[in-house]
Amino acid sequence: MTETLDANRAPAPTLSAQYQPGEVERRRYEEWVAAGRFRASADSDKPPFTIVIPPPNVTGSLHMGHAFEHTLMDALTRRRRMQGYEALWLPGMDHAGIATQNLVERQLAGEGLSRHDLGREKFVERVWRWKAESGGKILGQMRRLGDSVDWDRERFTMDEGLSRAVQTIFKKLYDDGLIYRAERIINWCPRCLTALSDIEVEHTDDDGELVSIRYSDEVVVATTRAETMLGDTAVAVHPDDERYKHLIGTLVDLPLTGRQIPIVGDEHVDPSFGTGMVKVTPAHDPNDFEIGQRHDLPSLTIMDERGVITAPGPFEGLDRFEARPAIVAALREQGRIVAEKRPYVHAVGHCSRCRTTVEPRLSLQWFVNTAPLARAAGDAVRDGRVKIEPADMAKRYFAWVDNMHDWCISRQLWWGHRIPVWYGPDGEVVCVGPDEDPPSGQGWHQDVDVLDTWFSSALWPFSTLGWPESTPDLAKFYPTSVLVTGYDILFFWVARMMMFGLYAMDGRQPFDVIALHGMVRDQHGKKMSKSFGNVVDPLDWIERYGADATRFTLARGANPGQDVPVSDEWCQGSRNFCNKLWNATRFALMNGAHVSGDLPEPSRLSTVDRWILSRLQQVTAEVDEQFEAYEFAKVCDTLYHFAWDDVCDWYVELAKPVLAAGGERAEATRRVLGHVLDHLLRLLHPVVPFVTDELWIALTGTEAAGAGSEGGSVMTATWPVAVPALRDEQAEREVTDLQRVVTEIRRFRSDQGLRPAQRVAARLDGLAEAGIAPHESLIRSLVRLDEAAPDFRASATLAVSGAVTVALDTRGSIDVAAERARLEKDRTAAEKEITQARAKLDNPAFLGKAPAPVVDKIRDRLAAAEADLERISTALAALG
RNA sequence: GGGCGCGUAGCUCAGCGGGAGAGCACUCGCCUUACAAGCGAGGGGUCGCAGGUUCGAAACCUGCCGCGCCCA
Repeated sequence: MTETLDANRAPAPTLSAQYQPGEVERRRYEEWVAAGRFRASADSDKPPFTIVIPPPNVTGSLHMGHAFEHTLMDALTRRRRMQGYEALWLPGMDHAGIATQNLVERQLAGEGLSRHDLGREKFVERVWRWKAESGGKILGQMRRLGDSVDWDRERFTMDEGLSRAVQTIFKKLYDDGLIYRAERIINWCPRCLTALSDIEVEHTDDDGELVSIRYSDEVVVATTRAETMLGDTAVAVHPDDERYKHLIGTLVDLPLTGRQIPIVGDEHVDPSFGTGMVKVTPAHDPNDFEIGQRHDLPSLTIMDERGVITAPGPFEGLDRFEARPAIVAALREQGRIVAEKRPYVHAVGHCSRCRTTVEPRLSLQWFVNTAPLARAAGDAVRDGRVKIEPADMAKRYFAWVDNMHDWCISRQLWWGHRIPVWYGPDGEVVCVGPDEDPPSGQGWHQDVDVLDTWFSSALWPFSTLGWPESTPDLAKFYPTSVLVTGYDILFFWVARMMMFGLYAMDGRQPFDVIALHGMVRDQHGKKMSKSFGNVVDPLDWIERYGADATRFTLARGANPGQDVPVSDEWCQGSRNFCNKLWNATRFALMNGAHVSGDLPEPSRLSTVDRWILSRLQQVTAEVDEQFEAYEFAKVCDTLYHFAWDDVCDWYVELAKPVLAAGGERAEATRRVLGHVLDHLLRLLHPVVPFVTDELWIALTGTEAAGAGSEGGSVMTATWPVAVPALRDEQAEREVTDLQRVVTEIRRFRSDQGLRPAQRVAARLDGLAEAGIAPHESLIRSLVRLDEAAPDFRASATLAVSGAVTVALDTRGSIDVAAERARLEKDRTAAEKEITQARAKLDNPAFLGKAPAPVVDKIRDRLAAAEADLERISTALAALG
């Protein structure tokens, strides 16, 4: 039975029959943190590897998208750490200006207060208090997932250092003329009462109405926003439009207002849309604003910041959505409505924070002139300094940076970085840097607005490392190695980090690689949404199946740039895989597998041992390549099949008789099994860190070394490197042949309905010719075949492959019909193969133009199929 | 309207010029001393449609149909 263990090795711990992740995960994570295993040091001589976390929102909690993204980042970081890099994964959060302010304002509303009751200072204090008490829930949830982030370096965009970074770059941009203040049409949220940038507006196709209004006998305009006609200051037609050319320069009475407005000619007008005449409302539409600029038209604001009509008259005081039908009704009364289309589906912009329909609004705001910055951001990718993975996503990136509009950065909020600009009594404007004193005295005041949250997020890759100070961290860890984020964020955040990173860091890019992933979806590829009820909570999965199973499920779906569907069933499958690893290790420990000392010389190993070692090298090399290419799904697939098929289904099964027999061969196998599991657990650790650590420690017996020391965790084990010398094609061929024989016999047994436990006498012929004669006893033990006794009488003969045939004595209980069906199926397959191969080989064009190796392969295939057909026919004939 | 992407087994997806694959689901047989969260065997696809290029197309090109995303 069990061989004696080495005297200096601790007795193998016993593992339960099923893996229970909950307790293990909590314990391991605490140990990792206590041992400081996530810490990175700027003093290290090791090469740096850096990832900054895409900062989650301080108000947020962990959703499946985070879990997915974090799994990928953690896998990259853990692997590099094992490879000997000084690996830093830096955590933190952003202050989410609008979301956080909304949240605290809602709290206040519950107390019957508004932020104005408190005043700015008290309100901001209150937000900080909220953050201290209930902000950042996600940080605790990241621990459950196993994120190996350096907690000592946690950053927040409103921290003192990061705020200093914000002020520094604002001043620099201002002094370089890249920040300016101007009156423009911006996206305005009448509920949040702030400006929004283009990317904070989400367009949806909504049901609206298209109303055609007769301004005069000759002038009819169509609009989806009738209420804005109160602010019309012109009607525009295309200057080449023969129908209306003669009207250009004339005036028309604007209904309901008593005003007269001019008709102008503008290239922007599409003559084929509607009547080819458009109303022009410069203060309430971005296109109209531009027309207004070109024709020097006045801009008439007819709504306040809440969307209430301010134009004097009967509609004053009405909300914009009440004003619309009221104005249409009034026009109809005058017989001016000539056509109406309802519903009229058109794109409507909504505030990404509160869904309120945004109102284009003319207002004085701060902007970043993005043209020069965006050009540099595009060039960094164009000239290869920054690589986008997968590469074809670069198209989307260029489409964005090459057509970027100026960025509205001021927000009418209190929570955020206040714009460092002071206005003087005589119209002075002074931008104040971080170490400068703001101007004081009568009449001076600071701009009341704050900056867009993305403004500070754009500095994240270097502000978190200490910029603008020149810190050791910055020297060691910038540029960061890889940015992992969703393709949906390419425009939002990535392009902005590129612009600011290149600008602030003297042209040095914020990251070398941008690795883009897709969106997590439900099992039918649908977007997860609360209203749809298909949201899966990662914490629920962690609770039920474990963090490793959750991570494996997500990583296994991570094809570069593709969306990831997930479902409960797939997570169960991952849980099962973890349990499989658990039980394989359990088996190994129960049978004395160990990892001490060197592997025996290949000459002292069995073919099967050399085979699994050879496969291990191949898998190691593949996994390495796949990791380098951010092919997480392939990494998982490769390791899943190696672990389950090669190691568990074949190697362990083949090892059982060897271990049972004992002796030198058994000891070699225990050593090989230990080695293979050791390396398999290392390779899997980046994706499933908990179970691999638990098992690796049990397998290697290094727990005694204690937390905090070298070793003691697979986290600090070295990353396996493929050893070409251990590749063994001969062993791989032999085991493949052996597997084919075993599978063929199992197929026969299954088709014949033979019980697994039932032993059958058999004669195996041709093993020597196939070069697998030494494995006869292994084959017999796997498929329960006894030696042929003197009274052996073959009742069936299997043609396996090549020279190998198996004669079985099923004691006359052969199911002839089943056997004939099986053989006929094989015959059909062989015939099809022969037909296909002959068709090619009979084609002179194929022989003439196809490369020689391809032709040879087809010839071999034909020969093999013909031999198979021969034996199958013989067997069929023997059946009678 | 402009741009990008996707249609391969029941579901979700790999494969992207030389034998149609995986996971799950399904069928049959098994509590075989690591694991029933398991083991063994099996069924299942004119690779969206139509042309073209090629000795050879699921893959490359063109058109069409259907779906999705981004931008206007």
